[in-house]
Amino acid sequence: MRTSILEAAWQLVMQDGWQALSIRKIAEAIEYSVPVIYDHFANKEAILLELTKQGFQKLNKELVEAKNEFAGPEGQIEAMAYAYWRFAFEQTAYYQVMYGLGMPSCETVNQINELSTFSELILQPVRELIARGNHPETDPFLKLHTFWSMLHGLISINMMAGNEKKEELNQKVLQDFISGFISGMKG
Amino acid sequence: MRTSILEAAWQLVMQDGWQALSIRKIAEAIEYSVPVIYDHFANKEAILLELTKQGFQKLNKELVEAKNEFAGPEGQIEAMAYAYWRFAFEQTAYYQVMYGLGMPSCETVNQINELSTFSELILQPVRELIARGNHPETDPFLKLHTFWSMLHGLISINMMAGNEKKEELNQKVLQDFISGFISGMKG
DNA sequence: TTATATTCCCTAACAGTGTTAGCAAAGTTA
DNA sequence: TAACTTTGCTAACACTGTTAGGGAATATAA
Repeated sequence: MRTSILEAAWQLVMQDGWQALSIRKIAEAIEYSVPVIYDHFANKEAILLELTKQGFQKLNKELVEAKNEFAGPEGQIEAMAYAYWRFAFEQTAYYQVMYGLGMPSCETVNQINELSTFSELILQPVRELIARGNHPETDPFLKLHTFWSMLHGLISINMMAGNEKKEELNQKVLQDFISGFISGMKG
Repeated sequence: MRTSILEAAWQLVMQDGWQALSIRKIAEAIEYSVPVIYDHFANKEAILLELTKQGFQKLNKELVEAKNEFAGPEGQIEAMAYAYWRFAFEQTAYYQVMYGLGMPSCETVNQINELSTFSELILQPVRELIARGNHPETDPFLKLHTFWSMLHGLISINMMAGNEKKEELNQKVLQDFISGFISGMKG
């Protein structure tokens, strides 16, 4: 039941976007009455929270796979950046709910993203790169945060309405940033 | 009338956030009935659009002032970055509606932000810096976009729920990024 | 001055939202 | 058979954005 609610919700989101998602539509889709939904989820936000968790799991999977394709820190960082970018645009709905874009924000939802999976995965190659470079005193958290912010900013701006045509530019910006980021840590 | 509607709307937003803004509350605040609002604005989005425009005007003013305090491109870029950052956190409500954070997104609203004022202001010092540096073939649009994305990403992430304590870190990241950005263009 | 417009503003409703109280039927246990 | 638990429903509450239609006051025209 829980899963069929989540599946119905997800299908509705894929069809018409987050704005169109409502408890009544979910109820109709699973062919139950509205209060049944509330037997399995405290409220609408709890449903979004669950989908958000799914999103983070999927993103994490993509990042791990991308990382595992390379042995060295440069390759790993680059691959993860592209994987992150790809996830945002291939799984836009997930990215939106994960980062509160394009829908009423859910405070509890946003509390998850605490760097969470992302930081663990990327911190290690960043550390390695810094250690090998000419400025080993560099703060890896600082660099990690820069990396994540840049990625998220680029994606957010690219996702905004009216920016569809700039994807080309943004891809170049991404390339430029990644190479600059990596060479910047080497010193 | 138009202005008093906007003022009432703004006051409501400042009090209880974007989520709490409703046509009925605006009507109550200006002591008129609901349809009067629709004599002056096509719909709720039109009101948000107007407030968004106000936000961009204010931001632009801040950026111009910051820029005018310095003569050289380094100082100008740095000052504008800090002004942008300050605006986002001192005028959070404006920043949120301007960039569709923390509220139902309004597609028409987001179409404004096309870099708009920002690009004009920052492109010139970026060009100057590149021309003076060791890589004059560098694309200034690329750098401008990197700059803006980074700023926006940092701000977005900092604004997310649960990240209040990381402001310190993010300030450091901002400093680190600005200096890296400027020295990166010099070559 | 009277008749016609125009302007201004309201009540009431429509269609939708999240959420919940309370009830009825069905199944389970004693 | 009687009591209890589970399951699901109808109907409502309190909101949301939006609009149709009317009533009263004012301004214009005859």
